[in-house]
Amino acid sequence: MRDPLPQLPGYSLRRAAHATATELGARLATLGLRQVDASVLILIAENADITASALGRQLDIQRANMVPLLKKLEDERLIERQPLDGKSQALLLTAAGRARMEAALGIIHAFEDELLARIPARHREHLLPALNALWR
Amino acid sequence: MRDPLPQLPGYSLRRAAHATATELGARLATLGLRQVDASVLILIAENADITASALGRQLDIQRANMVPLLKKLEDERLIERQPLDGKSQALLLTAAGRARMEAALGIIHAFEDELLARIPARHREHLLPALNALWR
DNA sequence: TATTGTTATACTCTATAACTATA
DNA sequence: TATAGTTATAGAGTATAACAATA
Repeated sequence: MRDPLPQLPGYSLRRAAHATATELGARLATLGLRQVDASVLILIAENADITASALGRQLDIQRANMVPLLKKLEDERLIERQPLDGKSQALLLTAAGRARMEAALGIIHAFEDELLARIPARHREHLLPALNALWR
Repeated sequence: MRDPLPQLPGYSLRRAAHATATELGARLATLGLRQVDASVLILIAENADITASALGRQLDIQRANMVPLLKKLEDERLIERQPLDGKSQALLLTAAGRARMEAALGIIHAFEDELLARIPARHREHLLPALNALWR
């Protein structure tokens, strides 16, 4: 079949992101986490007392959609909330949350290594800076 | 804020794909098309008499989800179907479909050029081969 | 037996608007 | 006046199962 689409960076970006997300998602599911859950746990670990709104801004997730996301993590006792003032609340990891986050990081780093290994050596180091130029 | 996520190729891939898809989607919407619609029109143009099933396999879209997609394009008189045998049907572009496809290609190529222009020159040519190594 | 086209459906993710309370 | 957290809801996209008809 003639298929010019893989010659288009935008299309290849779409397909590569979908394929890798499916793969990583399956591995993180063994921890009961989605990619976005792992991202949240990682950011809270690095930024103690961050608020839900600030987290949403950093991850490009709307406030309204943070609610069920954080509720799930709280229900599983992975995060806790503490009032900062009358309207804001600080997020922090529980011990279980930290353990889960570290397990997720292990899966993620192993996966990243595998991804990079698939790329021919001469292209490998260019992927991350090229990607980051597209959205940061 | 400390944010280690952009150092992860898998995460950057996700964010870059989302950002670029949003942007291209807005431009294609001026033609009444989504990215997937444009992909379908392009593939039919390059492969006359392709079937819906073959199209779905190439694009990684399930047969069941091709039904409403093709129905929309047929309702807009962009594609036509002709029976190949008792159970398969050939897809082909109408004149309007070809014109719409060419307009979409114009938008897409202009967008790809812009994307590549955002990438520092020394990384630019490596993006496509690196991406394709991740899913093809 | 495998494949094509189809229907119906469920689930996830995301977007939008609106509301209350507080800074 | 802007921001935080929340509720409710709608839409898009995708996944799954099942079916009839044909190769």
